[in-house]
Amino acid sequence: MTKKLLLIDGNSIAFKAFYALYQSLDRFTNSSGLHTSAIYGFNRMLDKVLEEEKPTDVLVAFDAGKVTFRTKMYSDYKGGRAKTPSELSEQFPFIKQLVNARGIKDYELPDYEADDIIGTLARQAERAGNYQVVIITGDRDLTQLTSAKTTVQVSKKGVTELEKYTPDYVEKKLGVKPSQIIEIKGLKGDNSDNYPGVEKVGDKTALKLVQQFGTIDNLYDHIDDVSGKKLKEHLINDQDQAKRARTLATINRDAPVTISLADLKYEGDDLDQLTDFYERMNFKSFLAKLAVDDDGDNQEQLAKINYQVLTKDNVALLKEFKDEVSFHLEMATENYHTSPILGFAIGHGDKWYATNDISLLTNPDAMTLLTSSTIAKNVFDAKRTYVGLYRESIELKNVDFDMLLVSYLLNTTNNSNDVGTVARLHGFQNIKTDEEVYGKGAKREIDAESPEFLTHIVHKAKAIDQLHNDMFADLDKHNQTKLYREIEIKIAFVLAKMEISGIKVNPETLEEMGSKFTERLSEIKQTIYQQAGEEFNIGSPKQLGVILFEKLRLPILKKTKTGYSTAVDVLEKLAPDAPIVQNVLDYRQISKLLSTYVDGLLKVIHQDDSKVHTRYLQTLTQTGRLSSVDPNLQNIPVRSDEGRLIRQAFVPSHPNWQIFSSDYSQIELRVLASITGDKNMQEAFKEGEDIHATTARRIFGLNSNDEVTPELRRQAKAVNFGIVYGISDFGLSKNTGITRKQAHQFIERYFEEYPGVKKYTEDIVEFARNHRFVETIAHRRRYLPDINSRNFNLRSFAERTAMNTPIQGSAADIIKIAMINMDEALKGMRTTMLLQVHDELIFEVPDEELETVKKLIPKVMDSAISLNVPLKVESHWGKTWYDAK
DNA sequence: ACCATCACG
DNA sequence: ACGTACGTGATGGTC
Repeated sequence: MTKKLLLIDGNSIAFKAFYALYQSLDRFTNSSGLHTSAIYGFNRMLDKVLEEEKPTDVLVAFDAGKVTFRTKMYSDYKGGRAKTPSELSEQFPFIKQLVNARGIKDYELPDYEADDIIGTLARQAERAGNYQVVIITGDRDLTQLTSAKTTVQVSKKGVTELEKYTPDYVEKKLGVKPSQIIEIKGLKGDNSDNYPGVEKVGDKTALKLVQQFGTIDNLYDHIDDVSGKKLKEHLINDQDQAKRARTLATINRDAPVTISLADLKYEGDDLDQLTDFYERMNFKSFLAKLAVDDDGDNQEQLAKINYQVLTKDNVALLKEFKDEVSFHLEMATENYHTSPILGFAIGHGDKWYATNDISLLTNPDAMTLLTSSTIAKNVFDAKRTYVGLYRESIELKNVDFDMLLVSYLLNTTNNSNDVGTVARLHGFQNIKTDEEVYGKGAKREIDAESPEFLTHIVHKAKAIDQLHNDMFADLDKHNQTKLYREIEIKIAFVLAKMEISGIKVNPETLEEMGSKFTERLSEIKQTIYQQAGEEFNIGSPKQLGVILFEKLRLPILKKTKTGYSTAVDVLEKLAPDAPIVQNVLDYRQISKLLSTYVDGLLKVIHQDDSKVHTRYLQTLTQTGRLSSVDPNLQNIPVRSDEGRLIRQAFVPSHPNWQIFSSDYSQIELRVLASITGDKNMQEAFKEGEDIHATTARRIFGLNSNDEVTPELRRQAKAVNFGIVYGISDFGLSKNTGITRKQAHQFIERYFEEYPGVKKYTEDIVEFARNHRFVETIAHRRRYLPDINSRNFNLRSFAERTAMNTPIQGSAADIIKIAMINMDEALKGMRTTMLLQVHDELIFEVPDEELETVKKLIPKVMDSAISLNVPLKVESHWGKTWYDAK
C-alpha cells in the first residue's frame, strides 16, 4: 500500500502564521502572558493539512540555528536580517510541544536548514518507491523539490490557504522545470537571503536565459550565444557569484539526517497531552473541537449532567446540603437592578437542581440555604447574585467562591462576564456560552420554559462547583488569596449595598437646566449658520471639517485617520482666527451636557424612588479601579462652571440631610513617594508641603524663599502627572505646550531631584521584563505581554503601563480597603455611603450625624493603610452634590 | 460596529 | 528613527 509522507517546514510556517496574525497580536496571549498567535496559526494549518491529506507519516523540520554549511561557505548568507521578534521566538518551544502533542515528531540537524532535512527525506521516500510526498512550507524556493511523487504546498497570505505545486504547475507558473529553479536563483541571486547573482540580472532576464540555455553551466559553455554586450560582460564578470548563488539556493538532498523514514509513523493526536496543551494556551476553539470529536461528531452534545427540576414538592431535598453549595441565578439582561429573573440552579458534587419558578427562592428550604452563614456558597458574580436575591427579599450570605472575581484577579485581560467563557478558559469544557445557547444581538432570545434553559444553567452551576478548588489554588500561587478574601469579595457586597441605596436625582432641576441649554443651543446654532453661510450638522465632525477647513480655509493643524481633527485642543488654537470656532466649542460643550447629562440621566432615574442606581463594574479595569455604568456616575461634570451645575440635581434622599464628600489629596503621588522610597518626595509629604510647589522649586532650582509663580507650579504639576503616567518628553511637551527639549530637561532635573523615582521607573520595567507582569501593594497583578516586543510602540506602551499600574492600582487598593472599613464603621448610623469616584467617597448624612462623620470619615480613609507618607483627606458638604465643594 | 469627541479621576 | 502621556463610559455620526 502506498504511504503518504507529510514534511512540514516548521520555521517558515511559524513565520507566516505569525505575520498573518500580526494585526491581532494582542488578542492572542494566554493567561501567563505568552503570545500564542503563531502557535494558533500553526495548529490551524495542521488541522487543515492533516484532515485534507490524511498522511501515514509526518515530520516537522526546524532550522537548528544561525550557523549552517551555507554560512560557512558564504559568511553573509542570510546576513543583515532583522532579529526574530521576541513575540515569535518565545513561541517556538511551544510549537514543538504542540507538534508532539499532535503525535508528530520534530527534528532539526546542526549545520543544516529545515529545507535540507525535507529535501533529504523526500528523496529517501521517493527512492523507497511506495511513498507519495507532500511538503508544506511558506518558502517558494522549496518548489525545486517538486516531482512526479512530490507535491509542494506553499502557504499564501493566511497559513491555511495553500498553493499546490506539481511539476506541471511549476512550469505553467514559473516557466521552467522544478530542477531549473536553482538556475534562475543562481543568476538573479536572493535579496532576502542576502547573496548576489549576476549584476543587472533580475527575474525577467534570468528566466529568459534559463529558458534559452537550460542551465548555468550550459550558458557559460555557450556564452558567445548570449545576446547583449553589457549582459554578456556582467555574466562573465560574475560567473563565480552565479555558481556560488546556485549552490546556496540548492537544497541539500544528502544531509546526514539521523532520523529515518521508519521513525515518522503518524498515529494521530495524543489526546491527554493535547488537551493539556490547549488549556495552557487558552485555545478555546481547539478545545471545543476536541470535545466534539471525542463526543462522536455531535456539535450540540455536552456530557450529560443529571439534575432534577426543582418544584415545591421536592424543594425539601435542598436540606441535604450542609456545608457547601454552588448556585447560579439566571437573569435576562446585564442590568441586574432591572432585569427579569428567569431561574436558578443549585447543587454540589453530583446532586443538581434547577427551576424557572422564582417563587421557590423564598421557600424556607431554599432561603435558609442562601441566607445561612454556615453553608458556603460558590457563585459567578457575587454582586449580581446579591442584588438579584435582594430584590426577592433574600439576603445572600457566606459567599466563599466568586468565579468571576477570581478569574479577574488571576488575569485581568481575558476576562468575560459569561460563565461558559470563563469556565472554558480555566479548563472546564463541558459547557456552552450564553451566546451559543441564547444567540446574540437581535437574535438573542431566552426561553426559560425550554429544557435547554434548565440544562444550561445547571451546567453553569456545575462549572462553578468544579472549578472552585483549582482556581483557588491558582490564586494561592499568585499570592492573591488575601487580596481576594480581605478586599475583593468584601467590597463586592459593600458595592452591592451602595448600588441598591442609589442616589436621588431631582428630575425638575435637570429639566429646567435642559430647557435653558436647549434655548442657548438654538441661539448658538443660528449664529454658527450665519458665520458659516450655510446650514450643516454641527455635531458631525465630517461636515464641520468641510466648513472650517475647506470653506473657511482655516489651517489644518491635526488630522485623524478619517479626516480633519476638530478636537478641542485644535479648535482652541483656531479660535483667534475665526469667531465661528468659539461658538462651535460652546455648542459642543452644551450639547454634551444636554445629551449625556440632562437627557441621559433623566432616562435612568427609577420612577419608584427617583434615584439612579449605577452598577460598578468590579472586574473590568486593567488596574483594579472600578468603573461605573448605567449611568456612569464617575464622570459627572465638575471642571467647568456650567457643567458643574449638573451636580445640583444630585440630592439627599431625605429632607434635612446633606451630601458629604471626602477625597484623598494627591493619593497617587503619595503612593509613588511610598513605593519608590524616594526620601525627597516623602519629606515633602511628611512636612505637609504643596507637592507641586516643592517640585517646582526643585526642578527649577529656586531658593526656599523664592516665590513659586503659578506658571512654574503649573509646569511642575504637569511633570508630576507625567511621572505617574510613565513619562516621555514627547508626551509632556504635547500636553504642556513646551518644547520637547525643554520637557526632556525637566524630566532629567526631576530624576536628579527625586533619584528614588528614577530608580523605581527603571526597576519596575526590569521587573516587568523578567516576570511579564507588575503588581500593586495588595498583589493585584497586570500582565504586560508586550514588554519585550520589538515593536517600539507596543513596547513603550507596556513600559509606561509598568510604571503607572502599580501606582494607579495601589491607590485603587487603598480606597477599596477604606470602603470596607467604612461599611463597618458606619454600622448603627444612618449615614450612607453612596458613590465612589476613584479617590473620593460620597455619602448622604442626616444633620445630626454631620459632626460625627466630619471626623469619622476622613479618619477611616486616612488610616486604611500605613504608607511611608501620611494620607491626607479633605471633606466638603452641602445641600446638593454641587454644594459639597 | 467603529470612530471621534468629551465627561471624569 | 520610531511616535506615546495612565485609567474609564456615553453620545452622535457614519459606514
